[in-house]
Amino acid sequence: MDISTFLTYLNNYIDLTDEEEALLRAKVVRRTYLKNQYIVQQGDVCTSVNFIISGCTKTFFMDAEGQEHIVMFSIEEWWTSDLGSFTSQTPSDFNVQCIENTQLIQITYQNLETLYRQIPKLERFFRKIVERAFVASQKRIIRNFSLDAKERYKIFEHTYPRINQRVPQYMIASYLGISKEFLSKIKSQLINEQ
Amino acid sequence: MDISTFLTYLNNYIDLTDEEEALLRAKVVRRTYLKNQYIVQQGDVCTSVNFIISGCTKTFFMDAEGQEHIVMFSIEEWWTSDLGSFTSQTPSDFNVQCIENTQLIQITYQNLETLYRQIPKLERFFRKIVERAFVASQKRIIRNFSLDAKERYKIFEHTYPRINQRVPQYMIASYLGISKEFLSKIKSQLINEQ
DNA sequence: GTAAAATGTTAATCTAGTTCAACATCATTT
DNA sequence: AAATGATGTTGAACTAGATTAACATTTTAC
Repeated sequence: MDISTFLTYLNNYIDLTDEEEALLRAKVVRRTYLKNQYIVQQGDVCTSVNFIISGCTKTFFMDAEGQEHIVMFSIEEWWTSDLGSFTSQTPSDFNVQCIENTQLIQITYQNLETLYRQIPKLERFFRKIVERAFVASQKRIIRNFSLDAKERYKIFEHTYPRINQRVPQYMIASYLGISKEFLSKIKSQLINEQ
Repeated sequence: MDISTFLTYLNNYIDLTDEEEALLRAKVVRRTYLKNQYIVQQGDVCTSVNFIISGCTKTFFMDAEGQEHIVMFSIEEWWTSDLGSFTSQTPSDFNVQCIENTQLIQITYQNLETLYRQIPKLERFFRKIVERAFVASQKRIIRNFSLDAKERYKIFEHTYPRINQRVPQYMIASYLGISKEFLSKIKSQLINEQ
């Protein structure tokens, strides 16, 4: 449950020499947040990218009417951040809040820039990670336009069973872009259908 | 109107030596597509990333009912591709079709992999390009959830005036996720409001 | 310059999903 | 074990936007 977990994960994607591992160890920190704590708050500059060792977070946006809109959930072995805020070091549009006690590996903006210079293959690594995230985001847009709420829920349930089990239903409704009452109705329909 | 346009654009982001420019020239090709031609077809593997020198494309998905859903428009100085298909060299989910006669710079998968090795700072360049695209995609998800169709149209009009002028209204409706009839109604409301 | 095709408009009817309100269940704290 | 807060359910009334269909306008091709 320490930085080794993170290095093991990284070594699945890029081969790190011992020196490179040492450089990384020097520039990343492990941090624990409690349930409900914020990693990033809307309006603040997002200072780090965060790799989740254990726990679960939600990334959401609070609209003008005070309504919460969940953009993504993140669990073990995934990255979370407000990337727009982080990359341009400007105030963030999103909040990232822990839904469970959460252990992270954090890399600050300055440290990541240094690491990119010291270990250029990290550029390649993050290029691939962001490509994957972008592709998932595009597919989500399409699903939101071409499928009704029940289909979207069925896909969510099937694609992210681990999230579906851990996260309260009203948050899943927000992620799907529907009201909690309507998700409740969908779930009871799905039960009656079988 | 040739590869120089592309190299000038690239030099805004990363400094290329003469040798690097020569490597690039050797691995990219310029190609012209006519209006209505497809650069990528749903089901085919997307073989290249495409930088638009002139023209306009739409990226869309054809659903089970034969309905077209536009994910993005691309114009001069932007990239277009089915990134999911390209990066994993698997069949694409999307079509990319020219809305106007379009001149592109194309880089094939193999050539881009070679170029990444020859010019590692290209990794950095594409990391940044994809980061930007991902951030825009996330913001779009939020807008689709938190704003009604009229607000979304107003933002579109304001953010992409050059696209709004060039592209038929029924395609903009598809991009916004609404019917063409409803967009027509929205536009007449906006005219009456002033 | 005319026909055909593509694009845009208007209005009536319909529906997926919202909102509100009241209640039910579950979890946590004392 | 009672009380409080968080989560989930149900139903009635409502609305943003879809669908259909008929017509209007603009563009393209011959």
